[in-house]
Amino acid sequence: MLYYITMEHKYPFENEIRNLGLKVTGPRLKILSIFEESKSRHLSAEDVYQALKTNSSDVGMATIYRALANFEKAGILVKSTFEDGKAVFEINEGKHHDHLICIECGEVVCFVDEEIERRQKKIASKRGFTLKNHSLVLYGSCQQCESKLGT
Amino acid sequence: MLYYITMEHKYPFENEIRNLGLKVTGPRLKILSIFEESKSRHLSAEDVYQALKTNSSDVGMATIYRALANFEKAGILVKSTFEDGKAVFEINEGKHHDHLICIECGEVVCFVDEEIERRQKKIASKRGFTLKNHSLVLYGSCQQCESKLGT
DNA sequence: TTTATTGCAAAACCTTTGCATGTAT
DNA sequence: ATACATGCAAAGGTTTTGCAATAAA
Repeated sequence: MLYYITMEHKYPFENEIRNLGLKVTGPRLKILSIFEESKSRHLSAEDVYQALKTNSSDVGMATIYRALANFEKAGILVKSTFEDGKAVFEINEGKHHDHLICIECGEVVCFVDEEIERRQKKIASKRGFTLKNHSLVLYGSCQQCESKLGT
Repeated sequence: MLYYITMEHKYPFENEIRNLGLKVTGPRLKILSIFEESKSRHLSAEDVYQALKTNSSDVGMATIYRALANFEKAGILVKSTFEDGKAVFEINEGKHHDHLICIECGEVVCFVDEEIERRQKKIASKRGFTLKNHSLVLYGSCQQCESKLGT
């Protein structure tokens, strides 16, 4: 791989990867670039796989799963598991948020509610728990889908 | 199956099953009785399978999954999917609640917070969504596990 | 050169389904 | 008698792993 010699800043995550003590490889750069270029913020392993295939830059599924797991551990990506059992990943922008999902069309909207965050901490500590993490997902139907349903 | 003739009220869910238009069968009664007798409120399909095996009342996994799905659809059980991808079921006591889980020992605590419930509705409607459902799980470590970790 | 990474195929998981057998009604 | 339920084994879908080939450092 010569990218890092000939075009130092083509790949924005190059330094991040290197800082993780991981080698800067084609598959890793490609996977991250999919997240940057994709219209949908939330991608499953399969989504990444298909996007790369479309790009005619095939990467094996095993590599994708391994890369996603690495990037998550390193904090470059954040993983969420929805009720269908599938995991989706998104770029970690540092701001924590939760998700609102349309059960009809799959649209995903992010939100943050400070009051909910506060109350979660309170609930945990009242029960003697040290809160490490949480998962809040709202399921409903978006305006469009709701009106279609009514028809 | 003679239970319903000879011992009408041995199985408390007999009527519920019948009211669903389902046949009152041994496996169905046994599965529900596991939920009643079990110390842990939340059981996975595997948990039920093992409990029945211990009881020397073996029931096939397929039957368990089918029964759990039926009971959920009918509102006798409530299903939750945690981040490990496993689904757990619990008896539906009518009161909605969320879960607080110890990531060390697996302890599950139920809670309800009306303010969080209200804000969820608000968040959804502000974005044009009709809220159907939600999943809130807090992950942390309980007092005991936290102090063990410190050691 | 040395060590990490990839890709493939196989396995691991949890869950669902087809089908012949068995059971409730 | 009839329709429904069961059990087994096979298949589904997602994710993980072993291992030989390959690429980064």
